[in-house]
Amino acid sequence: MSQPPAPDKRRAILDAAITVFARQGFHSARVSDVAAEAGVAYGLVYHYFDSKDQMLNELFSERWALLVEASQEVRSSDAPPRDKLAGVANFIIESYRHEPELMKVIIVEVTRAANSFGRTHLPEIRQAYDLVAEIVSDAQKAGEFRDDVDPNFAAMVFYGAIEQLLTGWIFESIPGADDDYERAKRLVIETICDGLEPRPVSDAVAG
Amino acid sequence: MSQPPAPDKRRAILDAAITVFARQGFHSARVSDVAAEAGVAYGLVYHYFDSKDQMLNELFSERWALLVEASQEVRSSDAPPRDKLAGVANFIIESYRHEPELMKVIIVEVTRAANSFGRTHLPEIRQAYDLVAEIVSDAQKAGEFRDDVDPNFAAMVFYGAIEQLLTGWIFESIPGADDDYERAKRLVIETICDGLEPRPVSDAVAG
DNA sequence: CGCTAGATTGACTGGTCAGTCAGCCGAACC
DNA sequence: GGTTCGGCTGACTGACCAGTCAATCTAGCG
Repeated sequence: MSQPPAPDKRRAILDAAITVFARQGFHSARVSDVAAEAGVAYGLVYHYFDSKDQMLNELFSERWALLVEASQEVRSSDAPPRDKLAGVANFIIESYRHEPELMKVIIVEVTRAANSFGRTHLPEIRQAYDLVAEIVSDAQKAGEFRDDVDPNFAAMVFYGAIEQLLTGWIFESIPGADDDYERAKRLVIETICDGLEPRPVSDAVAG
Repeated sequence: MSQPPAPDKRRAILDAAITVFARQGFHSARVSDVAAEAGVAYGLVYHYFDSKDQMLNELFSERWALLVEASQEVRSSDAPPRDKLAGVANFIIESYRHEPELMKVIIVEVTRAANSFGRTHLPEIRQAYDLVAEIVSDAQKAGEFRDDVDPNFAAMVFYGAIEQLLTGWIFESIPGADDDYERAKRLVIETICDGLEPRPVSDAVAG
């Protein structure tokens, strides 16, 4: 079944962890479940990892780094700000489409779990938020976005919207057919960007 | 300090639970912590509540019902849709300003905890989302919002944005001075509504 | 006072896992 | 064939904590 060279059980355990954490949630997933899913003895998990937590940490950091990297690239491109934000939204949503289990774990167990793992990874998470804030800030300086909006607040709104959409798909609260993803991308970009673009329109609306 | 009538230890325990859950998070809060915070014997908690979970359930349901009620009132008012959404956003954000600990618990432990308590309370949570979706849908039928956007998606974006803002305040990632709250309200309404309003503007932007 | 019922107490139990560890297996090398 | 060493095994331990329960206290009542 497997060749002599390197069965790479470590990777198998990590993959099993994705499946199990996605299925049962990190908290109610036992280490023995992960071992069973990987077809490996209980103790081997501790040969490769220091703790149950470390597995999740590694899954998260590995993937989140890609997001940060992609965001950095997007930011330093010379596309218009709307397209930059679209690029970030696109990356996140496509990540989910290609690896829904991993993204489920990351969103549900880390990003949205502000009390447990979210705390631990706050600096990394913040890094991604900050990049969006910087994209907004850049656009403001160039006069392409209105400048009476705090970029950090805009970033929160942006990420909050996307995360909620992902959560909706993860728990099947909203339909997730192919064109739903595309429509969702457009919706986020249009709503957020239209609100951020300079407004020649009236200013006195609210009471 | 207290009169003979009814010391209402039950309420004291519930209030203590808010404090403790907000401080330590539900998971790492021990029932003994709640009892100690309430100045009450361990066993008494189980005289008034069936389980640790029940306390959180009760805290959530009690408060969430108010949100649903307020949303219903807003929806059936005859204000313009933008003001309706502003009403809902206002209610949530003011709830946080007045009872930050309780709202922290509700957001962090229930609303964002899609795997644990979020699951249990999904119907209630959904009820609130649906009301926003209906506000959007009503506006679409009246021609006040563009109708090529799924109201459920719009509701997710709306709630996601607000929830993220609250989370930012809860964990002090974004500033929470008095005028920050007001600015945040405006930002959410402006971004979301501008994106939802009928657009005489061009349609061909994306690639 | 004697009795009942509800409030209150806190020591104790039972179940659950994360993490440990003593040792086995097989490949490579002498 | 012996020795070494990393990968690998899984039974076991120790800590933790939700929930139980038998006992005590207090108030009202006849």
